[in-house]
Amino acid sequence: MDAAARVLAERGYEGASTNRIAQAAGVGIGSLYQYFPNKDAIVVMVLDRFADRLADRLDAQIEATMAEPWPVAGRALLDAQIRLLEEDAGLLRVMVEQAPRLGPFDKSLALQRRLTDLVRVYLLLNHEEFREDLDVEAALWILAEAVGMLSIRYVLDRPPISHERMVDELAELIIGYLRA
Amino acid sequence: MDAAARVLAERGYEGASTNRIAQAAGVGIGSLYQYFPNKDAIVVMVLDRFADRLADRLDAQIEATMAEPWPVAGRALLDAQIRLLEEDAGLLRVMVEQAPRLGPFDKSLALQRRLTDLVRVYLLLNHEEFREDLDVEAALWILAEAVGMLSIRYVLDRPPISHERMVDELAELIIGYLRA
Amino acid sequence: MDAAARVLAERGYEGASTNRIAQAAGVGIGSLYQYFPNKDAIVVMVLDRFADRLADRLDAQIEATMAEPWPVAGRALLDAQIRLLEEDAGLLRVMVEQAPRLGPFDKSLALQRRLTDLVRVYLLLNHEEFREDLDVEAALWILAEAVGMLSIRYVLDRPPISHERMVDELAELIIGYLRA
Amino acid sequence: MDAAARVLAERGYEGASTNRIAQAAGVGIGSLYQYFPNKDAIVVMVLDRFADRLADRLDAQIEATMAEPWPVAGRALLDAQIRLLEEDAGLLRVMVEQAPRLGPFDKSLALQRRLTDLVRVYLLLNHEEFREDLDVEAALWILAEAVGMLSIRYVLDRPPISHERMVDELAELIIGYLRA
DNA sequence: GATGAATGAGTGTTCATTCAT
DNA sequence: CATGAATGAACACTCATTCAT
Repeated sequence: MDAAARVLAERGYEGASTNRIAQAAGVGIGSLYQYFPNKDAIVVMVLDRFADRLADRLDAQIEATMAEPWPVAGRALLDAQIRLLEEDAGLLRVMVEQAPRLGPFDKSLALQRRLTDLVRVYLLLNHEEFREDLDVEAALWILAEAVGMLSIRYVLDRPPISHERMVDELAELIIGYLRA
Repeated sequence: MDAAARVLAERGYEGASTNRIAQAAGVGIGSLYQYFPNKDAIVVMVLDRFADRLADRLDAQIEATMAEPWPVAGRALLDAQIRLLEEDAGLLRVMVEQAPRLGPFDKSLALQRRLTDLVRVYLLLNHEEFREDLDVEAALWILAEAVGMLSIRYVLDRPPISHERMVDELAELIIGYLRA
Repeated sequence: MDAAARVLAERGYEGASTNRIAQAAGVGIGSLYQYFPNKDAIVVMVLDRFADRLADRLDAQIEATMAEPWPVAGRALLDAQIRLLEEDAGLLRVMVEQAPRLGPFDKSLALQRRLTDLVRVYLLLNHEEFREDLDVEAALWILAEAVGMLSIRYVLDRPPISHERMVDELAELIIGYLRA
Repeated sequence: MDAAARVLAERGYEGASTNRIAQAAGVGIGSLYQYFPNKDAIVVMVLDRFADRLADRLDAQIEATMAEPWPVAGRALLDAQIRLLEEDAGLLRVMVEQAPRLGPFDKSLALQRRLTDLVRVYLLLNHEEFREDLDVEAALWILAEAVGMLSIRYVLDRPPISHERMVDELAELIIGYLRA
């Protein structure tokens, strides 16, 4: 699995031939097929594991900051999210760019859904602070996509923006969008 | 080129074999290689042309609405952008999901740069309306990415949000983000 | 062996992978190779055992009918032969259609030889009833092959001929061929 | 095609790998797939061609001997059939032993059907010469299988019987079976 | 003696690319 | 300039066989 993740991160879906993965893992090609029915199953499992790890660590972050006031907690979460994504940009790229062919990822969706639910609760609890005409579902979709994609593009494209600034801007984007 | 665009839109990068493109174009496979050094060059050119067409038509829209006050012009541009993307979702998907392997797209960047420049001018001309601490370059990157990716995801993923509402939300996102 | 016979009868030579046979037998694949040098040895042994069982049961039939007059005994033997073949058409098919690659079968030949000898004795004892010019060895080969192949094809191809009729026709074929 | 026939005759279905066929043909493996969709298509076409050639030449023989009286014509046909089979025993073996996996052969059936029809006509025209109780369809199946399989086994197994004797015995078998 | 994870040569097949015509 | 037959490296995958435990 580690070898597969490594090859996948370095060479992308197409470049990651089963033989190359086996070689990187230091095992025979046949051994791969003792544990996975086919190549896609390997890729899916690698990406699932990647998504799981992200989710687990983000969960930890959420729990650790739940007690804090919303602005602090939110900022901490954004900070953690970007930091986590930065840890394995190679896999992130594969996930974002070649995952579509493997069908939508339950795991990655689960992560997004968890965060979305969190924000939904926040919106409902504090609705007096926000625009009255807010279409909650639409706003949630917009925010999830915007924050998710921006974090990812930030990590993959490395624009000349510092990490702290990026967190601030994302926070600004969210708050500016929601408030009246 | 038209044939290549058609095949690419319908079958994606992998499904678009050079033979299939040649057949769709009604020419011999050999002729393809008289004009393109390899398959990727074909794909790049198709996507470049696609980006150019988008840019041209958005340019027209810009010129047509330059006279209008900013809020109206901006909304019209967002509306036009989404509408244009919707016209060829197939190519758009190829561009977004499989193009990255082909290196960053000069042309698609050019489009983004044009819009970015436009907004930069707007920001400088009206800086008194916005946050004082605004880091213009960071803000432009954020906005370009956010608006671009959101428009694209909206077209490709078809979330349950009406076209008009989407335009409104994007406008809200931009304005909320920029204003003090 | 039973497991191998079962798998072989159900899935043919190619479908009977060594792992499948081991699994059907409820033993490890390694154990197979403690007792057989390779896959073909397993197949040969299964088919040998199959041929042996056929021979044994046909022997019993021979003994049981030796006392009867020739026409009755012969017909009983033909009847028994077809009935025995019908009992395991799966293995029979493997034997006839994929065995040849495994070299001629000593065992299956032994069966044929036993029957041939029986008929040879019959011919010698009753030579006055038959064609004078009969080349005994040629006739025996012809009869053994014809009766054997016809019985097998009858079982495997199921032509629209009743069992009793089939026995009658075979008897007719033999008698018509031998008599003056 | 010739190369494929050669390899097939020499090494059987499994031994005839596509690469081996391509090499024997002196062409790249890719070229094979310009003309055949897959391996089985190659094998089927080789065997079809083989069956066609047999049929054509047997047809010629039929026409050439139609004028002769039945006994002479029949004997000539048997002689021709064995002689033709002898010309390519390798392919014949493949056809007989591995054809089943490729589905029944239309072509080989067509040949058998043609001969069967011929004999059916003969039986109807001369029914007074034969057993009264003859079940024509059963008899035809028996004769077709017996004569076909015996000819094939004769060619493949080379029993110690001369060619002329074999023809005589087959004729005897047929006549003895049919006559009253 | 039993095990089954490990093996890798081999399979059928694809497709971007070339080059003689 | 157009052609398309020819190419072969590369791919995903299988399975009979081995051998350390």
